[in-house]
Amino acid sequence: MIPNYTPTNFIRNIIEEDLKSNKNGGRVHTRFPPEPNGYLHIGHAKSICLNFGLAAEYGGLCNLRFDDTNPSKEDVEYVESIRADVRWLGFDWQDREYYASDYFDRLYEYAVQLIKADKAYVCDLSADEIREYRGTLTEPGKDSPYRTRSVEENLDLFERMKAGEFPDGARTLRAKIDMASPNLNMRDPVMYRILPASHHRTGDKWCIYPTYDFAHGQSDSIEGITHSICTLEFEDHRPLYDWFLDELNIFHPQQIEFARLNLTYTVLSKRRLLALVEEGHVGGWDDPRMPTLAGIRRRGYTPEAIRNFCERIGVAKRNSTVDIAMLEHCLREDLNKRAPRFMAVLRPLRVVIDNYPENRVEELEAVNNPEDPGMGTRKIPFSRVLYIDREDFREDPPKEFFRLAPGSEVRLRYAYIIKCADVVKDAKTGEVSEIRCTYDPDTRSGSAKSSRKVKATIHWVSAVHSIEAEVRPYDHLFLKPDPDDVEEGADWRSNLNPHSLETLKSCRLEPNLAGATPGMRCQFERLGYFCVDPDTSEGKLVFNRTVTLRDPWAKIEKGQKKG
RNA sequence: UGGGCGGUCGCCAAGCGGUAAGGCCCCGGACUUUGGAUCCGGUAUCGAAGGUUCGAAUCCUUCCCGCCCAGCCA
Repeated sequence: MIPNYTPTNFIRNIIEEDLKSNKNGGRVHTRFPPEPNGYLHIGHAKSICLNFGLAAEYGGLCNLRFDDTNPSKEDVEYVESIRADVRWLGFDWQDREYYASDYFDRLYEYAVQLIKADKAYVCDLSADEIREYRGTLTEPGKDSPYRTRSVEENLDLFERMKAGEFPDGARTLRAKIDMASPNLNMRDPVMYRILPASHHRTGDKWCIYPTYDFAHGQSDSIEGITHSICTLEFEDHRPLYDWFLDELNIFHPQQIEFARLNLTYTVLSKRRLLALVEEGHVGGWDDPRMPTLAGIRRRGYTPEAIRNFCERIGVAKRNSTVDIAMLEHCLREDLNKRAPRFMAVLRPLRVVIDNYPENRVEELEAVNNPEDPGMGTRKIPFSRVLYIDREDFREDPPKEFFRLAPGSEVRLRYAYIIKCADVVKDAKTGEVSEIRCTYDPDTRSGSAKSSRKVKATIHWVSAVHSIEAEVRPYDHLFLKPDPDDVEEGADWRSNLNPHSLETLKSCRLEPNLAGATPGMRCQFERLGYFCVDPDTSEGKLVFNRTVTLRDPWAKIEKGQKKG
């Protein structure tokens, strides 16, 4: 159940009006059109949810179409990851998996059609010359000297471009529109370029490839897309797409632009994500710190949380940056209801209960998920020697610190109330190495006399029964909400968080976690949500921290430190 | 200085002439064997200035600010 947080958005309004006026015979057909030149990220998820979501909502269809018009940058590795990611998010394009390259023959025919109508011409200008002739934002461009070639000559040259008679970049096919247009996209844009590259689908069949601008609108048209939803930067291109569609006189989809997603504490551009991977700032596209769907998935995010997030952030035309806290909130909300709870100690501190019998072991009952009684209970062993988290003990407790400190009492979750009697320190380092406590036998959880209250409850694990694990408590990839907020001369890389990856090797988990397999998600009580990483192997458990729990104490302490 | 698009609470975002939804964050408080969860309560006059109107965030005018466009990338 996804609550309807945003009752509407401007795209839904448009579609509803179109439906009312029976614009496309009541049909709603969208598409998600990625270029297979990188991994999908959370920003793409917004587009995927929008396109597939709208189609589902209005009883329509959504295609998956790869915009593969530039073989020099594309690769099958990417098409496979994209397929997997869309599927993982929970969407199904059935048999409608298309490729712009499926339409290369048709696009070629369209180009010939425009040449015949004297609306396109073969231009011999070099890339540099084209730029010079284009003019500037404030000055009109100049006509190419090749603009007036005859239809016959254009037909012949275009044919020969296709036949591979000319070297890379020697000529282009251009639309004959208006070199003085205030919209630079209308200044005789390139439709075809010579690119002697082997294509991941069409192999060496072609040595000329259509530009995105010449392929996209027509691809939508061919597929009968009614609502062609894209991001803001293509607004200026719409007049061009309209021009092609009108000159070709083919089905005219309606393009609607929305603002792409930006998130605090991360970067979301393909260029930068590629740089993070290639420069080794992260372990790969699926590094759990990456905002890629592959990374987020490995981190432990659920598709439900992401879909819900995409619904809540809404869709509009205003450039905006969503607080990552919103994403984290959606995740916690989902996991709170579903994740089984366990106890885990990340930074172990030995605790000995002096008045607890040496060899005694009790099996204590614990609730698997207080939000869902149906998830049942489990047994946890309790004994004389335990581990608690170092965070939960302070020799010199600050104000408001309710946990363990010399002379103070806390409840051990599902067990007894204990009192700290003594602190043992390492002779050399002076570091606290062990805590000696006493327990109150009358306070066992669930027992009749257990109603005594203490300020805090902490988690623990029985030393001899616990199992070891490695835990990676990830933090944001960047130090600042806006990675571009840098000193003069520095770039976004200078804001990378050096502590985004931490590895804790000697964590202790309750024994019920033995045998956990990669992908398993759970909550470590009081700490956060975690999931088993694929790095896990026989005898070596590895957990990723997906997100922490909300932590008021951390805020209080931070406030105290500031003064 | 050309063209396109935007500017409603700290962050997202509804609203389309009838007197500012919701979510996140934040701050109180209740409850609590997770300082979790849950539950209550609190926080904007709509970029600015004029104008039209009984009435404007919504219409008009002018101005200010931000983003995008000069790839044979998408």
